[in-house]
Amino acid sequence: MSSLLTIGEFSRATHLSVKALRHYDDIGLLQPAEVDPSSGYRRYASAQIPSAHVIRRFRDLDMPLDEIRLVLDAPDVDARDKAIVTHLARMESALEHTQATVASLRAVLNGGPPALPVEFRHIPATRAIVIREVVAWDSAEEWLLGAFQELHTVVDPARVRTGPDAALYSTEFFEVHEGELIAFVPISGTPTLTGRAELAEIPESDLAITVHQGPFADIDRAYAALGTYVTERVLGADGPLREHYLVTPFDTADPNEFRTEVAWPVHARV
Amino acid sequence: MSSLLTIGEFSRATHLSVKALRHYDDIGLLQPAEVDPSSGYRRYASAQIPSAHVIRRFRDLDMPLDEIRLVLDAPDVDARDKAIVTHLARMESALEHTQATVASLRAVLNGGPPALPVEFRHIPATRAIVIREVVAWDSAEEWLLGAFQELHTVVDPARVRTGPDAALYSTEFFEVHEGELIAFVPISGTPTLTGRAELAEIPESDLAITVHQGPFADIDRAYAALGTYVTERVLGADGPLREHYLVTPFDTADPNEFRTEVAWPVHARV
DNA sequence: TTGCTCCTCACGTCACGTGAGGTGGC
DNA sequence: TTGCTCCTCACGTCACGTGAGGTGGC
Repeated sequence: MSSLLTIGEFSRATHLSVKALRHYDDIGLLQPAEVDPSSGYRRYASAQIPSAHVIRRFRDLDMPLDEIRLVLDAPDVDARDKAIVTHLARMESALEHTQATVASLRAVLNGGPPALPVEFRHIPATRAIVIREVVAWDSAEEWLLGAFQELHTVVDPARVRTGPDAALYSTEFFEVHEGELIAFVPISGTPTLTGRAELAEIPESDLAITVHQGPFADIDRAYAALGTYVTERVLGADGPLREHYLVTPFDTADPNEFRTEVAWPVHARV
Repeated sequence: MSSLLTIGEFSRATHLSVKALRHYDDIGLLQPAEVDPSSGYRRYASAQIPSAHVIRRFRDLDMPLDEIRLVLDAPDVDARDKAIVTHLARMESALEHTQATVASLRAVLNGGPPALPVEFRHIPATRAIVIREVVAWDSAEEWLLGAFQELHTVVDPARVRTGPDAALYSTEFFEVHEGELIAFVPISGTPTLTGRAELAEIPESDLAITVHQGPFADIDRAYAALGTYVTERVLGADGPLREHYLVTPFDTADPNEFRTEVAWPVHARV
């Protein structure tokens, strides 16, 4: 009996607020060893302090409670460590992302970059092998990498490539941050298809095009230039946006070397 | 007229979702250049794209919208840059904090640390100069540093110190993460007071005490040891918790060298 | 016995996302 | 004219925080 702590004592021993402890009880993440049935008073065992500490550390790292639950419920040490390592890896990439954003922010502030030149181009219908899927905004970069890796295993041995890797982005993808992406490689001939790859014809299109040089985090500059161009000089048309990957992570490890054409559909000039 | 974009086009040009754009309109952060009075259709000017980009970059860095508003509304470049630099500094310290947490997490996982030894001690009433204030959890470390700096300017020239820097933490501080802190330095004699410093007597107290070695981020281990000890061996008593700062940032730049006594009030042993 | 600790609702916060149900424009 | 784009509510999400109003325990 004296080995149980009140919620206040447990709060002091764990540095978790009383409100947070009640919340963790409500959602079943950390339930008191005993609850007085008449008063509802919560009593915690001192043996629960380590679990509380694990929760606190991970919350400090912004791990969602549902994931913390997985760590605490892990059937063995291996499973637990795997969950933790996964989270640490995600944190590291978030860190890299933060650093990249800070860098691009500094660039924006040190005098906005010069406007990108925009050209008009008609692209005829193109035979291609494609992988298409509905993809969420945050996972797009990873999804594209996987898709191109898969397409390369089909295209490259058959030597049928007629242009760089490219992708179509549904307008929905930008507007609700989830929508269809089509990764494609233009080809001639008819290679043997495997996996998710399909044969398709990319429809002809009139496009306003600009070239973005540098990491993908900065590509919104290209979209800005196209949006401005389209609205001020020509008429925007319906249809997916398009990116052509001229220099990619498959070619160089330095993001500053990446070159991407960004294309916005417009009405043909008469 | 043709230089205005629909919300969908603006979304594609800025990579902000339509829902987010409507939200920014609702709260007055980024309002369309024009709204059709009959249909309610929003029309954005291409000149608004740079502002949208600034919003997106900062949201990527988790800057709250209210702060972004300050950046956008800054009366001149200097004020704007100051707001940005402030945020970057905060992000850097958040980064350090993350790295520290990851480190301590790894320590916890590499076999939990050995239990800390706890001793019982009676401390008599102590004359001290104090600074007291209601402080929020997140600003406690900074507040204490400032308070001790101020106390030192009173205590050290007068050569009246009789013990290390110390602090009392109200139970409220732990339970609702905001409460009274009292920073104090035990003294003899009567120095001349300045600023926030007052003379006070710290009441006598029976305490369970343990020593924490290392950065403050890990101090919850000491609280855990005390909480366990108190609940399993003696009776906890009311009253503030207490920390004695034996080796501090004033003494060394290496957090691993910090030594802190943590004290939990208990009933006197009979 | 006082007053401190604990309790349970119910609602608020932040930055949007998720539908429902309906209208406008090419 | 179809259907795509846009509109406005109203409510949900996540991890608690903020009271209100009341009870229990030493």
